[in-house]
Amino acid sequence: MNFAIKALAALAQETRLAIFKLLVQTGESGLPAGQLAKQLDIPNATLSFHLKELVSAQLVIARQEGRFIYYSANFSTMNSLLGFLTENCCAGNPCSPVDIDCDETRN
Amino acid sequence: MNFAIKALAALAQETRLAIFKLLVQTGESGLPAGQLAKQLDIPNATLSFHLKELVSAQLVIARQEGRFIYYSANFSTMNSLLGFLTENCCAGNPCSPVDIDCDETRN
DNA sequence: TCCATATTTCCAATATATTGGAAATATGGA
DNA sequence: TCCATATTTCCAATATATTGGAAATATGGA
Repeated sequence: MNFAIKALAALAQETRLAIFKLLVQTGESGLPAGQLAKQLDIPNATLSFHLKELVSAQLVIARQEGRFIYYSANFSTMNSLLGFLTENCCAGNPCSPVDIDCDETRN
Repeated sequence: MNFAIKALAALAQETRLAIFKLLVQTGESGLPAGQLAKQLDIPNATLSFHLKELVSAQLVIARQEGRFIYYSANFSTMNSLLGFLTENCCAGNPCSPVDIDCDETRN
């Protein structure tokens, strides 16, 4: 299956989008599953299910560290997704500027 | 519901992504439902169902023209979606450049 | 008004996704 | 080895999405 469809489907769900958002804000280091469950108030089993989806879509990376499993956002996939969508938005015709400035601070 | 979740869900489906892609390539003028059905080889009822999803997600605009209903991509929503995803990708931390250049020709 | 064509709605069958409790598994430390 | 803790897997209930044929609706032209 198209990687983009998988990624879009992974993000098109409230709980998973919240997980991903939090992981993006957290940065490279990521968070252990328990932390995610606590901060987002999601039952363990449910969180585990959604994390599996995100990992399978390659939007999230899991790494074991002792008894904990740390999850972190995979920025590379996210950028590929943005690239894909941009092509599908702009391909063949002008489209208004998207205004991306990752280096600037946002409020 | 969050507009982004709706838009992501709308695009996270093979048939709908194909419809949207074709409409983007077609540009402002759009295509009548019959044309879409023929070009993508989708049964009328199925196409109608997916178009409804896309319109409801505001990714596609419908306009009646005589006996035909023309469907066209809504670039404005698509750009909002890209903006939303970019924020959620970059928010609070550096992320690699997304390389968007809508004005350039792509192959 | 009547017909042909475009498109949608209805509907029922089917497939896929989501939820969360309980049990299973894995790990580090004592 | 044994225990406590972290996390996943299992599973069954439930909700949502997808499919496409047939019938319904809408429109322009004769």
